[in-house]
Amino acid sequence: MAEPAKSSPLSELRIALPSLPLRLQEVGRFVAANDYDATTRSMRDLAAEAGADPAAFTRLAKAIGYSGWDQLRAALTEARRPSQISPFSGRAKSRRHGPNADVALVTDKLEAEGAGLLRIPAQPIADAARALHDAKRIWIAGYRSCRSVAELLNYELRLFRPEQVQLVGASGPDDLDLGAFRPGEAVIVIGFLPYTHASVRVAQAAHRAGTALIAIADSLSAPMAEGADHVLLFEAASSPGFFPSLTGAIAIAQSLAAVTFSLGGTTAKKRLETTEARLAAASTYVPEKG
Amino acid sequence: MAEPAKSSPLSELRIALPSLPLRLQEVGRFVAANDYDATTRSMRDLAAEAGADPAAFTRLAKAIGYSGWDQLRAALTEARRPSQISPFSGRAKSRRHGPNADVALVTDKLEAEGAGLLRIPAQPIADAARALHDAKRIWIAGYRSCRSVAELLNYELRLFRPEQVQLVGASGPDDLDLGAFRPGEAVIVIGFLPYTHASVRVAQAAHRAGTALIAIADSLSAPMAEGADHVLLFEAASSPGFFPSLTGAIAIAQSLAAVTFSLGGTTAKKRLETTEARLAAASTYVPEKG
DNA sequence: AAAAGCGTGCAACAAATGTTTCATGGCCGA
DNA sequence: TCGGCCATGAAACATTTGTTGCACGCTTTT
Repeated sequence: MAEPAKSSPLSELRIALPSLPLRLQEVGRFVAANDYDATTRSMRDLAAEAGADPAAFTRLAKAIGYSGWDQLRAALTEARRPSQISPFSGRAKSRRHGPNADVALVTDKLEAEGAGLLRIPAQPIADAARALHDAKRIWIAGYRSCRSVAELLNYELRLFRPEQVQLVGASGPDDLDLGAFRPGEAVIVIGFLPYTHASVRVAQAAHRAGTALIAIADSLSAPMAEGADHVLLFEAASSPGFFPSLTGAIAIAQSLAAVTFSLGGTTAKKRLETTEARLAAASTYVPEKG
Repeated sequence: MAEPAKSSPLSELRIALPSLPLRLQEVGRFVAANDYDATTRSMRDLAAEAGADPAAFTRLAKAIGYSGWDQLRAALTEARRPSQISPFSGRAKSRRHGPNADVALVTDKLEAEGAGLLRIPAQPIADAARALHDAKRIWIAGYRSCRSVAELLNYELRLFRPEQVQLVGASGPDDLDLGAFRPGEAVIVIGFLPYTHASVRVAQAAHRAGTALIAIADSLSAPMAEGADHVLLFEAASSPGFFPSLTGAIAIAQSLAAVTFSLGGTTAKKRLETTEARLAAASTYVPEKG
């Protein structure tokens, strides 16, 4: 007898299936087809939906080598558990050596980050942009490596809403700004693991002040996401390498700015044109060659 | 306050969290961080692992508007259920107008940028990283929206080469730094159309001083790419929207830092560990929950 | 200082869970 | 046809589940 692929409880089930009594086959097929429900709902519930006897589930479990349904379900649950590091299995890629190791690292990284961008939920960004659009004033906070994201967002938003956008801590200690938060304003906090105290303090102050709080973070359970009206998720750890990835955060920030601008309509457009004209007049830019 | 995203039970939880009693906050955080276990394991089990009273879970559920833990868990379970339709087909680019126009804009943008990343040539990045590795000192320059890229690069490189990396213009007028360029050093300039005078001046000064010049730009014919030893190209205009995209530049910057770090070997690793230890000692970060 | 309110842990409760036992009915070999 | 075997459903079982009432301790209020 060939050794069966014992990796997943589901394959054990599938392999043992044909040699089982008729009724147990039915139940087994049902479990295989509805394994999510199998892990979350009760035996009796499943029995009712499958049109079978509850006892059949216990018997099925024992028939394929488990001590009972509880144990089978536990195995299914573990098999289904979302991996904590990377959602996709491609990470197992063996470390390449040789002269091209560096190039391989780069391509892997870029590939992973490109894929990570596609997994960013879009709806929350659109919602958050509307909140920004409605805000009388916008504060932006980000520390350490997230500072770059904060500054980019600050820069782009100020292009068309110059008087209403401000970086937290730009003109003095953070605390001065924290006390200035008011209802009707919006506060954007950017951060990922490990979270800085400063960013959490900003989020808490924003929440207390009754502002619309937007968190750009790597996890729903990030401390600065607590109490946030909008949480925009990206994958900081999605790519190989040693530093958390900011590509997703930047992409979110730029999308946010783009949609907010779009919501601003002709007013925003006019402001942007004014700003650009001023920059050009100051000859900030190198003139394009005709 | 803006419309809270009430879609998922997790967001409801997050929003209500700050206004909850201390103990319930603990439990709520635990649930948010372990939502998979919350759907699969029993209340008492979770309580034991969270070090809390089982009753707290029931109370948490009631506090955020559910009739009991059972109902909250059911909601979490449904929210987690793998969607019957394919996960990414929702990313259809059909609607260009109407209520979903904003969402469409975001998805299009993310898609385009994700694709843009894959088109970034990897070899020049690896080469540039080697130049950085050999440099006695590294200068980084970026203006306007590129400032964020420059600062990120500065931040990450300083994590493992603190004394040798410096942002141009960080400690006074740019010109002081321009005069300090020396052979054997490396200068990174980031910029895209329209190009700022400042960045071009940095590039020229670097070239004159005989440093290794690395340009991160959107075109081979960018003025700061003239005379550059390494040109790292990305697509600034690849995505819809009104602002040039910085996602590619960020990805390049991070890859550059990663490879440079990798070239640094154990020395770089030790430095990074030292830096991280210092940051942790200064309690910059919020401690991870056990 | 006393009282009122609230948050919290403990313990008892009823309901629901997984399991086992038992009786039934069909199947095959003698 | 009979007798043993096994699959199957129903009911009874001990456990475990989610829930609730109660008492203790803390803070705030009068």
